[in-house]
Amino acid sequence: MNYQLLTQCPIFRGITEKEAENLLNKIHFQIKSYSKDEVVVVAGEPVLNLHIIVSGSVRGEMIDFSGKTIKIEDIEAPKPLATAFLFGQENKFPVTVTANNDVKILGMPVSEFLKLLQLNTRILKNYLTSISSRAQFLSQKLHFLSFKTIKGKVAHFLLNQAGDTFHSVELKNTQQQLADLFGVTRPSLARVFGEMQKEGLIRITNKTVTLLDKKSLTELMNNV
Amino acid sequence: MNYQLLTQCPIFRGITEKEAENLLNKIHFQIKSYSKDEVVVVAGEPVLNLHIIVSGSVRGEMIDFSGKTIKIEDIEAPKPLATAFLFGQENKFPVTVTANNDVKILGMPVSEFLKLLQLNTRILKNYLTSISSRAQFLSQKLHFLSFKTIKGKVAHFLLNQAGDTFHSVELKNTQQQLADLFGVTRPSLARVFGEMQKEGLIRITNKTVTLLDKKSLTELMNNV
DNA sequence: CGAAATATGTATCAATTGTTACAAAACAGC
DNA sequence: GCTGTTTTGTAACAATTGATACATATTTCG
Repeated sequence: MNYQLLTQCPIFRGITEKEAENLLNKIHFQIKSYSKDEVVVVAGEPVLNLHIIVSGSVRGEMIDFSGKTIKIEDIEAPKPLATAFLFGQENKFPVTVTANNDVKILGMPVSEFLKLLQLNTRILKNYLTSISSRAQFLSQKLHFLSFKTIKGKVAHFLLNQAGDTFHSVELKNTQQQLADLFGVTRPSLARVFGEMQKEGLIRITNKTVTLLDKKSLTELMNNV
Repeated sequence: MNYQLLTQCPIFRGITEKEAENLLNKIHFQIKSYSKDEVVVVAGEPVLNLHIIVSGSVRGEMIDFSGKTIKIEDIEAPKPLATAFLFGQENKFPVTVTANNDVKILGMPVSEFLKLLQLNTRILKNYLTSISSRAQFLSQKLHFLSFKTIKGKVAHFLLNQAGDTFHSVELKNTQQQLADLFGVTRPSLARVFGEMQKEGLIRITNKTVTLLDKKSLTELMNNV
């Protein structure tokens, strides 16, 4: 068992290797191996164990009604799986998880994990921080989606990136990536960039966006 | 101190009055009183305490750039406040909280609350369930918003309400309320209802919606 | 440097939704 | 049952965005 890697897992952050070893000696768990493309869990299955990927990587996929699989995200070692679904009213896996390559996964029953949380304050704090951050992330994403127009989204994005002090933003993504982030098509985003430039709100030179009129930009955001 | 009321708080669910009293004797906390329209916390303030409303009710409000306040939600006794922001990377209040009437609020430092979580498995479970459920709620809401067209949203909503077994849904909200839920205007929703009826997907009689073609409805959902 | 690949700007047209307005229907209270 | 209020159905038009296509920049890499 590689305790060194485990301490890099968000849940064990700040725990020394020795501590981790001591703690895990008091707790029941098992390590399972999966080979490439083997299914780890099926969507809808109840979440009875905390899963932590010890080595390799997996992908989460949803299967829609027509049978098409849609990749949701990749998760790599040493990250935990579906931490937000260990507890809660509907503790079923939201996605089907499949091994990307040869994978080792630590499985720990919920009851054992609860013991662990009560044994060690640091781990408790880590876990609480982890699911709270997730809730905050989702909340922010929801807020972001509440902007109806593309201009509103762009304004919000740019103002967020720039913060209070700066007046220009260095884009680190292509327009296509931004468009995906905003949930719009690439030409639509380009059009909006063009319009905002014509209106004197921003100036785009290569990958740098200069915010010329922060006031008007904030007003754009409020037009829900 | 009314321990009976406290046991009705989600965090203390399943705890007897005596247990609650015993536990709280080991923990530091204070009860503060606020009068009507008094500000309890200001948005942006760090969340250092767990707040539980012991009596009365409060409202959460956001202040937008133009200075307008927008009511987000009402919270009544004996519910906790901003549980998802006690931990996490950005533990600041997302909203300004104001008393709706005379209010008593229990405040418990995070460090004391952590102790409480480690003292009692039931409370730990309750709290984990609470924030996990919130994350799940947000996740579902996000999924709901991912349907681009109004038809998709309506199809999802109706199929969800009906479940696997039923073929008709009793609407308990007005079109206006549904439209707000979907984030669209009322006439647009009415138009979509009309179109779906013309297409033979549903039949609307008063407040009852009969699903005539579940298959086509599920297909509508997949047109993201 | 030069060619191929990738990214961006732009145009046209279709589809969807919002806006506004008004009539018909359903409902509530007397 | 009648009247005023709320809810629902519908229409015409505007605004926004998506789809598609193609030209032009820009980057990458040999």
